[in-house]
Amino acid sequence: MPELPEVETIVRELAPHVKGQHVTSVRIIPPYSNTNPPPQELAKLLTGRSIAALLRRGKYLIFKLMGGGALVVHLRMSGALLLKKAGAEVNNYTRAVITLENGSEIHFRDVRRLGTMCLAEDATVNGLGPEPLGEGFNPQGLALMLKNRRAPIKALLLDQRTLAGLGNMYADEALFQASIHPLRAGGSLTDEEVKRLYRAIQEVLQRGIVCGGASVDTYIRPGGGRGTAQDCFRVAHKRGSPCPTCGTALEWVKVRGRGSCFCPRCQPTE
DNA sequence: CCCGGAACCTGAAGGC
DNA sequence: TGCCTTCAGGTTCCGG
Repeated sequence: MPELPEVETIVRELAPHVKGQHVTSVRIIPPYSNTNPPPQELAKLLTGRSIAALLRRGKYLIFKLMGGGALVVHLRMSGALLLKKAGAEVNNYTRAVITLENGSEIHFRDVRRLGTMCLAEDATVNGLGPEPLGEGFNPQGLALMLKNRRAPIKALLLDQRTLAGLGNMYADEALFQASIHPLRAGGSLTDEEVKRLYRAIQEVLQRGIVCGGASVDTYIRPGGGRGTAQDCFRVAHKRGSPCPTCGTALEWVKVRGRGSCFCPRCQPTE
């Protein structure tokens, strides 16, 4: 699933090919319609515009347009952006094709059709917490977000208002690295634990970016390459495997509807 | 405001 | 072989 490292990888790989490019045509393929404005209108409004820059905010991709406005894309669970040559074939899961004047096409592929494409007045996304790798994120701020919260720490980490970009895989990895049980109440973390968690979040995300993201399920890089972050995962998607630290079998619990893997010995509930 | 569960959506995998 | 259920998870909506 595309989380911050996957989206960052897409932005870095795609940006040089789209920056400054004119959009010559936009094709949105039914039954995909998860757009705002509706597909035909979006296609019409985007055609003829030029892309000033490609940016990331949390898990959102932002195609900033010259003259104002932006195309904001969220890949949700199964979305991918692929860089293709003009005239490249589409498949059953291609939802949109954006053709550029340099002969490239951006193919938006999304098996589950939950991804979104929106034209916005400006390039900011509202309601998101700080960037985990940005200046605005520090241990004090994280502590403040967790203070007096009774919800499980895992649920708070997945809430994009707390922090923008963490998803299920990297949240599990960060909690393991910080030796914190996913069901611990957010407000119960000590200052020391919050500091450990802060460092762990940054490290797992940086590692993920270096690896080009994690190619589990449908994630694939724009050029067709795979990410390798899954090879570095210590607990994510590893239910039943031995803990890399102590060898205890990793356990699995559902937190807010999300499967969470953890080591019962290294991540005690108290 | 805070919290948890359902819904959205499709394909893979497992049970019978 | 084939039907049915469960699982996967980012975000939004809704109810307590």
